[in-house]
Amino acid sequence: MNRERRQDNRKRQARGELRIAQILDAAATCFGDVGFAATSTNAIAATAGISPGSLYQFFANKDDIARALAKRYIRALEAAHGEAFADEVAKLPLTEMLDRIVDPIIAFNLDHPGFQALLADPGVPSQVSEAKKPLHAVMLTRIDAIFGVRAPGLAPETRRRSAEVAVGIFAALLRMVLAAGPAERPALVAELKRAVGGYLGPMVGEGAV
Amino acid sequence: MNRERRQDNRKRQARGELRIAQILDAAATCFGDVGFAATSTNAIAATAGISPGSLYQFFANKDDIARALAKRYIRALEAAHGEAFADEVAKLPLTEMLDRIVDPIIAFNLDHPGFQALLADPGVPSQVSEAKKPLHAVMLTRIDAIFGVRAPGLAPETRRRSAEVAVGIFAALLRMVLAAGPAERPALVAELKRAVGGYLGPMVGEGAV
Amino acid sequence: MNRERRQDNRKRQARGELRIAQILDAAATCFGDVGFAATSTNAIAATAGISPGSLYQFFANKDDIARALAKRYIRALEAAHGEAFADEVAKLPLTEMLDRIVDPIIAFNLDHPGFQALLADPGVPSQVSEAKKPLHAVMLTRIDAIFGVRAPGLAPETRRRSAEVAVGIFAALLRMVLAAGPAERPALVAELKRAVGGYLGPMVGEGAV
Amino acid sequence: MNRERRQDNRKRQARGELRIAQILDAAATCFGDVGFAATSTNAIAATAGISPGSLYQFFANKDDIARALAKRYIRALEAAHGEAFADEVAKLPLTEMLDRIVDPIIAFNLDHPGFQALLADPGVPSQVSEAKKPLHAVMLTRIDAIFGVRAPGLAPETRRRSAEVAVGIFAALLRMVLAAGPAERPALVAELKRAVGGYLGPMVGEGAV
DNA sequence: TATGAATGAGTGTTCATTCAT
DNA sequence: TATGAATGAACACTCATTCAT
Repeated sequence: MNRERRQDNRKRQARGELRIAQILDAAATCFGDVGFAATSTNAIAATAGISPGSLYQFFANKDDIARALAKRYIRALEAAHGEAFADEVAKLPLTEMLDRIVDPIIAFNLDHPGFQALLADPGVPSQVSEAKKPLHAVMLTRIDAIFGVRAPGLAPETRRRSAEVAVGIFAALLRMVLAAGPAERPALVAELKRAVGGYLGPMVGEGAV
Repeated sequence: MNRERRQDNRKRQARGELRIAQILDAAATCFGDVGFAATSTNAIAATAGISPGSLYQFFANKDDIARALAKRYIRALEAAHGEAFADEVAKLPLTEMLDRIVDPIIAFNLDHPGFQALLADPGVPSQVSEAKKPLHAVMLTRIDAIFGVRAPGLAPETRRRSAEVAVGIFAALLRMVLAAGPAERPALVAELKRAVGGYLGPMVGEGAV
Repeated sequence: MNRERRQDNRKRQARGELRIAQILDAAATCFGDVGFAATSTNAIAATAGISPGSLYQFFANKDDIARALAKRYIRALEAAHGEAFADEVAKLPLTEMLDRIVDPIIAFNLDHPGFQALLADPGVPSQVSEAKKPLHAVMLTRIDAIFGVRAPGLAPETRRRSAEVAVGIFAALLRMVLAAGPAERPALVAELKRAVGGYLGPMVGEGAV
Repeated sequence: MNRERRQDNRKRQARGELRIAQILDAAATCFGDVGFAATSTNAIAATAGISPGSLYQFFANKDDIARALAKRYIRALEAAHGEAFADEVAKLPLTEMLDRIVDPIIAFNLDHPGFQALLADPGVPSQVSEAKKPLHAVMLTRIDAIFGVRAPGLAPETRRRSAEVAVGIFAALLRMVLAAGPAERPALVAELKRAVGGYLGPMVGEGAV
């Protein structure tokens, strides 16, 4: 009986994980379609094929869903493209580095439609979902790591601010890229790289490190 | 009596104009505080100190308010800083040009809190208020004019795309600037200029034209 | 000065009459277009080319306008087609009598689009505008007069009830006639006559009196 | 557990059905009291003893409620008095036929106060709720069936028009009957039959078929 | 655990009427 | 007399969340 219960637990947990995954998938779809604010929890439930009440068995509220989704994105990002941010990459010539960093993220976003919706938009100061912070923080950290490798002399304050700015530019242009049709996408991605490269270049140098 | 009536009309019209101004001020405040979507018409009315119904004496709907506010911003911008976009300015060395263009817009935004809320955000493609287009268009036109002076050889398609990207960068960083406290603002403005300059530089050259 | 004032009064009154006519015309148009309930007082004012406030200089409320319009219709009906209800007509053979009565009313309605909107609809018991009663009463009286000539022996109660029913039939079919396109109208008018004639015939006889 | 859940579902569904019935009852009451247009969804909710939001758990909008109510009426009518429209009835002498058809409908209407409110009123052409069409269509079909049995030679166009007219007469007088107090009702019902009979008689004959 | 019914304050908007001028 | 701004309750409908089962 002991074993049975443990098995039950495992099954239940497995079922729970499944449900959670289901919900997060649904949320990602909705967020990607209409953004976080315009997505209703009922829409998420419907997309997930469950009842609104069930949502709240796993998540305390709408924000909680976003938070979990962000966490999942962070994990997925680290798992799939973590190496892209290894020191080795940070040492490449700037344009090469950007290729190695940007291309996978674009690809990831095309696969994971909700990502950009969970990136903090700079304006709209107050009342913006708490949930947008972690993803933003990850992006920040990554840029910061690059500074650590390529411009270790930068004052911490400057470094932080520049990272914020770089993330801001990246987030804005990422959205443009994703909003664009597939035909215009490559050209926009190139511009994105030029923009980020143009901003970072003077600080981190163009060449290999 | 004829004169009296004319006076009456003028007075009433003046009162109307005043109310409209009042409402637009209130809208600007609200939009600046929480953004366009999260601003309720009742909130605008309350902020303006009038009843919900009175709003609709002057505006057909929420979008109409935004549209009118955008128009007002466009006029104010042209009135106050029109010269900033004269050819003469476009011919200055890049950093000087940016100073002449960016600083007044920042100042304008500090004075007019709703401005950035009426700048189209790139993502969230559909369902975005029509009202956000004109302000975006004005910004685009301005960048385009600079390209016309400094990089007339650019292919039209490239030119349009680059203008869009430049506006996107500018809008994102503008929001960061406005969200920041007064202490950090100057540094952020400098970064904004560096970012836009870094993007435009390769296309329009650093020196005077 | 005495005379002047009297003249002033007359002028003013004339102007007032004009305004009233204007308003009633506008109301007739609106009522004819969308019915009494769906017509807003603002719409009437706009159609009349005056301000909402001015409406209330002449009419206490929406119902009052309907009441006045009904009165006007009654006068116009009496003026234009009063003879149709003379005893002479009532004495004609039934079908002839109906031609003489119905055709002018149809014509009148085509000219005066609001008429049928001010005819009481039987159902929707409570809260129906008081204003719909007078027109209804006039119609009643007319049918009653016919009974007086052609079926003087009818018990008063029966007579009243039958008149109500006849008006009910007429009102319903009148609306169908007016709602129909011009092509189908004549056939519908014929049916209207057949229906009313079919109902009245047994009571008033088919032949001349 | 499987069985339990099935039971749960059944219970819940039963509760849902109950609520739907409750809401439709409330709507019928309100429609009967003040008509469709003048009935507010909040009034329906209040009459049903539920919150405004709950309405929309079961119905997409106000029209949807009317539609469902109309459907219910059609089903109830068919269930309870379907035989009234059997061929057999259509073949009876006219007055008998009318008794067999009209009396049950009157009874039905006294039981179901909203019915007549969902019968299309001829005038007020546009903007009338879609929901009023089905009930009207059912009435039309029934009259049409009678024509099919008793006057099969009628030209289709004439047949349709005559059916429309008959329904128009019936609807108008039905409302009068329902609006009348119980004392006057029988006499009015008799008049209704006389009116419809008087209209149909010449087309379908007075005797048995 | 899962359901879906229930909630109720909130949304943008309308409208008959009043009011200051 | 005429204006048009002002009102505020009402409308149809939404949505994050809770509750009974």
